[in-house]
Amino acid sequence: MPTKAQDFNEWYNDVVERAALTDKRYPVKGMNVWTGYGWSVMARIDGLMRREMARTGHEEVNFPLLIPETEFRKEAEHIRGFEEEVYWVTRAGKNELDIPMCLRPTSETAMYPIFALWIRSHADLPLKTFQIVSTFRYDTKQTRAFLRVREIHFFEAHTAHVDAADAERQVREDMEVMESLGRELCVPYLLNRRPDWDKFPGAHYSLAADAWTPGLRTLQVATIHHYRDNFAKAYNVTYEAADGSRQFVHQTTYGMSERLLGAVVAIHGDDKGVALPPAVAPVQVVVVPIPEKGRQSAILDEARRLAGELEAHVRVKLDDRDVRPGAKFYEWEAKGVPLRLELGPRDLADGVVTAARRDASDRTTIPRGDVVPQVRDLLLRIQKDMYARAERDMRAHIVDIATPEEAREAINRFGWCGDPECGHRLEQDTGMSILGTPFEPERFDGPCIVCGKPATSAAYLARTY
RNA sequence: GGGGCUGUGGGGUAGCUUGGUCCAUCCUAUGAGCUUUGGGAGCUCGUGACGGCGGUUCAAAUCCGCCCAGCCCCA
Repeated sequence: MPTKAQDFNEWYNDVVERAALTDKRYPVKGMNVWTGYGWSVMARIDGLMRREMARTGHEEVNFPLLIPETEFRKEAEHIRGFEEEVYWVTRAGKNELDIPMCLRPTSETAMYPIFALWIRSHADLPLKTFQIVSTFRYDTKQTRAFLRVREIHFFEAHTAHVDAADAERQVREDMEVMESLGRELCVPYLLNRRPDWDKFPGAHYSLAADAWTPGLRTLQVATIHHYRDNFAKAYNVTYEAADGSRQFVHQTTYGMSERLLGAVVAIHGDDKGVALPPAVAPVQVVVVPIPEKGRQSAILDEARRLAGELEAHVRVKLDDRDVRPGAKFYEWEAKGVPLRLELGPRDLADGVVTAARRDASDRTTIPRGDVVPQVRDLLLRIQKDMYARAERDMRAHIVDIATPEEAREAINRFGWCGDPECGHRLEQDTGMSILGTPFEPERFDGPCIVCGKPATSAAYLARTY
């Protein structure tokens, strides 16, 4: 089996399979089976999103999968952006459909005609909704579990506001939510404003969270779009203002997917397998008894007590299978369980348990009577340390470049005059993509890397997934 | 859209060129039992595959055709 350093791509495929996060044998390209374990991790991630949406006053909704072609075609730019990758349903039974329907590649065109009915006055605003559903995109590139799929497990928040400024406030709120999710998933990222040629089809502007992966590419893990009234005009989403006038709403969306899980795997996995942050690990602590001839039941009983004590505080699992301890160690490491507690004759004699962190290689002992608080503390530390290490790694891969020739497999920071011509030229010459300009403005003293005129901003360039 | 390649137990593979020595090799997985347990134990007995359909032939995993599925390259 290839190591992460030797061949990241092979390693990634192998590791998601060994951890049993997915079953790739489903015979349709880009559509894999969620296994019980993989789904339980994803469900935890979804759970974090639901918690954040509740906190910020969003309502969960669920719109139909099929969108009539007539609705889909109303926003011209949007169509152009997705035309090449939508699936069409054109027949039902033996009959051709009068109006073909597409499988949603995203749900703007399904939702907004209904938003037009829901929203009548300024009192109905802001409207803040989200849904977590499958979306479909006929991606033509090489597919890859969680990172590039054709059936996407998609979180999409859709909001409507009285004006651009209120929509802008929503964007800020989404950024806060993203910050909190990034911490819990231990996925640091750069927040970039995409160049105009790369914004979401139909958007006024697009922000993206770009994470750094050991595949030496960045991975877009979330997008936040400000639509202004572009879609409102196409779908006639209006409200009656306080002064009696009729106004178009301003809208935003916020999208994320199982790519977040892919990012966790890519960033934190190692040659032993995946490593899950405590916040999303279905099993946070696994208790492995180490039996001894003649004392099997005494040791197992004590392990049971230990797991029982922890149950009220953390997600704990007692592994009492009749398998040798070493085999269990390997298995739970592959699955990414953050903390392992071993309980054997030696521990019993010393009144301790042995703790092994997934994200480190050393073992420590914990006094038996102090287990609950120390385990909780350890999980918190693992959470923090995993984030910190990932962030250090990302920062270490940000490099300033002064000429296109210097661009390498990293996050290249450069000066840009902002002219699309220069941008396209740079992408062409390097074969990389411009991620855009940092949302929090970063000064860059120096000339544009292409034309030599004064740079108006720092920008980022990298290979992307 | 054009071109190329691949398909063998749950996973990974040998065999295919030159048909027979293959009721198909090895690793892994998996069931039962004994035994063992502080880093993937061992032993015994089991389980499990030639993508599908048709053709050539005395004989097909192997050759041919079509279909299905997957991969790669080009536009």
